[in-house]
Amino acid sequence: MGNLALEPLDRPEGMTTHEYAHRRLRQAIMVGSIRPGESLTIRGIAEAMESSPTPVREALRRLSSEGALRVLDNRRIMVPRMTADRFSELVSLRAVLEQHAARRAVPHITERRIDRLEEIDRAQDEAIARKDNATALLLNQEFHRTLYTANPEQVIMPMVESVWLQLGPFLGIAMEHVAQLYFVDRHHEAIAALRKRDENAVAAAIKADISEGIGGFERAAIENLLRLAGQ
Amino acid sequence: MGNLALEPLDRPEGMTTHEYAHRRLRQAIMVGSIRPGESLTIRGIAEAMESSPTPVREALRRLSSEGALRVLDNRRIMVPRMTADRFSELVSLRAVLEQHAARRAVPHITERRIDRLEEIDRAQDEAIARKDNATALLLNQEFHRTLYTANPEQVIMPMVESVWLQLGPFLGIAMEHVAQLYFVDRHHEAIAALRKRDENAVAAAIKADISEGIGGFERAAIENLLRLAGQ
DNA sequence: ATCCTGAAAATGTGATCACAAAAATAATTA
DNA sequence: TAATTATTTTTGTGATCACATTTTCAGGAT
Repeated sequence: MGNLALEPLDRPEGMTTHEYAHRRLRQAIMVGSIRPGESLTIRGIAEAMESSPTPVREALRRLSSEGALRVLDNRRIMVPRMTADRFSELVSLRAVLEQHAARRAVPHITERRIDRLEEIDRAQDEAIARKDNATALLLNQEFHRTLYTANPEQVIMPMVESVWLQLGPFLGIAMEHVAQLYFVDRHHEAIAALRKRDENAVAAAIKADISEGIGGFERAAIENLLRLAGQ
Repeated sequence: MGNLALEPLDRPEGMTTHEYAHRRLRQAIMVGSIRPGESLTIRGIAEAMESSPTPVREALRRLSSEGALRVLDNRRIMVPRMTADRFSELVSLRAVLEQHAARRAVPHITERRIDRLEEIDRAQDEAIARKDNATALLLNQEFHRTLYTANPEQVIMPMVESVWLQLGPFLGIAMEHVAQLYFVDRHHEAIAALRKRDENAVAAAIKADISEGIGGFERAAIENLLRLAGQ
């Protein structure tokens, strides 16, 4: 198991070991630094982060419940392989889920939060300008998360994150084989709609952002990319 | 922790202990036989099913990732309390999610599977007729699951099940305080639409089934029910 | 060379133990 | 009697160990 993939992370005081392991693995998967098909061993991870099998196993179980990992019949654990079909399924689900999340957020949004969204968007534009894909990706996620969590009753966010998590490994592949991820940015449109509290317009902007962004990959391009990556 | 709530379950050969614990707890929560707010202890559960803390902890972690359980700051684990707001959020999410799942299933549906759906629906009608709420509930879930899993690429089903799981405890309360759960049955309508491969009609039937079924509870009724149950 | 076979190493699983934190109970004080 | 403190019990957590299964690999047979 590549130790490079598992970069150490800040560990706030009081955080349990299994929680730390979960966050670290999650992050690695989310940004696509673990190869799909690569199988993870409990002991390997435990050693890599200087702990023991017990908490690592708990972290892996959680991640498999979140769809980030798959448990094989051999009981071996791996990052699921991406297919064109699965990709299409994930993207369409993402669109539906996030449109809904956006709609339900609108009644709770404050001007204060919209300002914060603008700020995040500016930072993302800067990251894109200096071709810092990883940061741009993270800021894009933060934009969406900041919007949806305006709704205080959170049942959707974990599912949205689950979809992101499942899409992560593909992004890793894409970043490797495509020189520059091109970001579509319908965020300005979303912000304008938010200022007017126009649910339909917000939902439309989010839908466009997704379907022209990650959803913009043509099926043929996906298959090509996956073939190149040896999936 | 009430041992009554944890009825023994079939344990197929080769099933691991943590998997068995997960299924058993999941089932108990799904049908609402564990009180919201009731806190679960690892050792208590381990003793109740004659195993040890390790696998039980793994099961609990999975269930908390599935939204079925909540981990408090004390690290105590409990079934989350229901509120009117959360309920509304869950029901609207359920409608969106399942409409989408139904749409994506239509292209893959076979006559054979539609026959099976009819059969399940008949069985459910019988269960309703003899006022067997628990069985009717389970058969209703099986109807929906059988429809959605026509799509071979399954990324939505775990999320649908997560919503069911989160609604489960409320159903337990409802069954206790309402003499008879009244089931709305738009299944015939869905089946007819499926025969015609009419995606929009299928989605409409599912939406109606949900919003007139569990979604039919008025907000005032919910609040009343929750107050009665001491939530 | 290719396929089989058996030994060795690696791996997942679950029980047990020690430790620290939290909760419950008993004892003490105002 | 009520509030506070001290003690005991309960509980979550994580490391370690033993066992069974799987994987890996070396050596031999066809």
